[in-house]
Amino acid sequence: MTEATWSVGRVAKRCGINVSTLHFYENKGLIKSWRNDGNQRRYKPDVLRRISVIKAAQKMGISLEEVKQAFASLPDNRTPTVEDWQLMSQNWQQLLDSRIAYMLKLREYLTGCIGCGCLSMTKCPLYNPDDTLASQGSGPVLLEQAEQKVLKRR
Amino acid sequence: MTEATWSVGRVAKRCGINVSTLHFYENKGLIKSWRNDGNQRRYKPDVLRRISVIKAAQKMGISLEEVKQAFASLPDNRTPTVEDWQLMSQNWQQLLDSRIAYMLKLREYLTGCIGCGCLSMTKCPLYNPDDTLASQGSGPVLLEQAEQKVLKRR
DNA sequence: TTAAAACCTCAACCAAAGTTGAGGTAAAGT
DNA sequence: ACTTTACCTCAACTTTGGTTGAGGTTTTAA
Repeated sequence: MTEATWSVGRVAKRCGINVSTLHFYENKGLIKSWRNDGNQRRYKPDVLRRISVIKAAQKMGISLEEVKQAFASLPDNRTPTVEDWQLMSQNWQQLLDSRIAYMLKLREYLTGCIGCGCLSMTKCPLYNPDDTLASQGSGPVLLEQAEQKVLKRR
Repeated sequence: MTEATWSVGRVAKRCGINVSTLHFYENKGLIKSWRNDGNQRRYKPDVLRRISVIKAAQKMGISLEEVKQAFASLPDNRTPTVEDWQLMSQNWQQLLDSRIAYMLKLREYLTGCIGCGCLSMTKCPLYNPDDTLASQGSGPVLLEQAEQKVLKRR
């Protein structure tokens, strides 16, 4: 059922992306192919997993550059095993956890602050019109600090 | 403490953004200013809240265009009240909830699929090398569908 | 065997969200 | 008064993640 080699068109269709995107990814060093006699790209089936991972990573807000770095930990000469992928994805699980935690924090702020009467509150992380904190670089910047704390690993 | 009018430089410093960003936002219609006698921008203090909201929105993955549309619901002729902001932020709370739910789903996939042995599973939404589902346009596309379901409001 | 579909390269283009720089004016500090 | 800092406009540039098109070759299907 699963064939040994794939053409660009088949991969593209299968993954729901454009052929041009495959060219683009190859150019960026995210996927690899070899050529047949007529100079057309051929892929090993594991390219499908790579693309799936790229797409999942993008949904987490991970850039292609970061994906590339993560891919660098995969073996070069052999098809990655389950363990290889597992190892690679562990960082991302943590990142995702942080992202989720951050979103929850943001939700709290959104519920409690944007629509609240806190225009006079000095502690509101979304809006603090009192200049006493601003001089220390606080004000709306607090949220940024929270993000940096949470996403430090990146 | 809170002054009645603000200059670009003060707003920028206070919000931790560049002056050029303020110009940019004004150009996009996200904030407004008037000019003094020397053609310099002056802001009402509520510009701070606007910028805070823009920044919070961006952290949720909301584009400036979408922020602009949301701002369109705010009153034009008077400074927005607490209720105005509350109303505006309600949609975003739902969006954020969806985003969080989606992230949790993604985490589940990440834990269960990327690093699993599911290369032969037909139900894996991240990677399904068996062509039976692919012919129906499923495979890695499933994740997209999940996203669309979850984010339909956008 | 011939037409259509798929593929190739390379360069140019797109959108979002800004940033940078040039050339000049206004305001503030000493 | 003068010098530094802040401000102005406008155009061009940057990055990310691709897409589009021109001009030409290869594969596939009838």
